[in-house]
Amino acid sequence: MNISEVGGKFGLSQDTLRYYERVGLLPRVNRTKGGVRDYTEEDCKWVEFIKCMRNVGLPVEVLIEYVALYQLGDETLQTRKELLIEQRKQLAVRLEEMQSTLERLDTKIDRYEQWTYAKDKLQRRPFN
Amino acid sequence: MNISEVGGKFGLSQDTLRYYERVGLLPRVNRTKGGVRDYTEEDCKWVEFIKCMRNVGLPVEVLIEYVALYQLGDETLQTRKELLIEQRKQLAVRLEEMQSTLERLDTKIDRYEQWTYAKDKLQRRPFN
DNA sequence: GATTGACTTGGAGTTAGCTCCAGGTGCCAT
DNA sequence: ATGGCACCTGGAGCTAACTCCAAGTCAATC
Repeated sequence: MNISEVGGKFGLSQDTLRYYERVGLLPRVNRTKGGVRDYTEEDCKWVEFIKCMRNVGLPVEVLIEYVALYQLGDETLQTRKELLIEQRKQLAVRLEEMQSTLERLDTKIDRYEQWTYAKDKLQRRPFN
Repeated sequence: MNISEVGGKFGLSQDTLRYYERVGLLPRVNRTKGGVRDYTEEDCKWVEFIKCMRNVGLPVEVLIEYVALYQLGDETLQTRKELLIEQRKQLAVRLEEMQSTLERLDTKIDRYEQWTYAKDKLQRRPFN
């Protein structure tokens, strides 16, 4: 698979894929004799994984470290696990924040619903 | 309340508060005769609201628009409501992404748990 | 064998969102 | 009234994460 196919498949630009590889966010992809990237199945799995993690905000820096550890082999299993646990923890925190903010927005929207509904009745306009 | 008190209360730097006000992310705060910001209760509510929304990733640009609409008065109730609904929608999407990614991480961590557990038994190391 | 188009690289540029700084002012305590 | 401190403003600088660009190469087609 070449870079445009992979980009198309995962919704990433070629520039982004090259950038990811350059900074070590993806393990180095093999080239054809001509120097063109030739993504294997495993490369694609990495791309998908990285995309997924970036999507929910894991920092590039952290993912670079994860990839680097991976490339060091089994010695780093424990460290990688801890890294993932830490990121999972932070993700859970953000998730909860988002959940409660979502509810807050719902409440707020509800109030808007009422105000716009009773708009012509000269309702007092509370905060926001 | 002055800027350092508000900053302390909500965990925002003075620079950030000034920046927020400068770009219109907060309604203009009144000054004392000396020119020093004097936050009212309502100002504080705005600060808290904005902080909360920024925390879950609503773009500054969008919040600026919301504040601007608010300042235009009741004419914009409908528009503001729609803005909130749109942001709520996007938040819900991200929330779901995060939820499934969290589960994915849990699965992955589980597998790490097993590998590190059975590490000395020369287990094969699968992808990641 | 010349042209075309997709790829390559290294490096510069961009965007969002702050964060820092210099130079200035007001207020309070000495 | 003078020193020190917290505040002010406008503007420059910074970080993360891309995104764009120029100049070059290769492979396939005319």
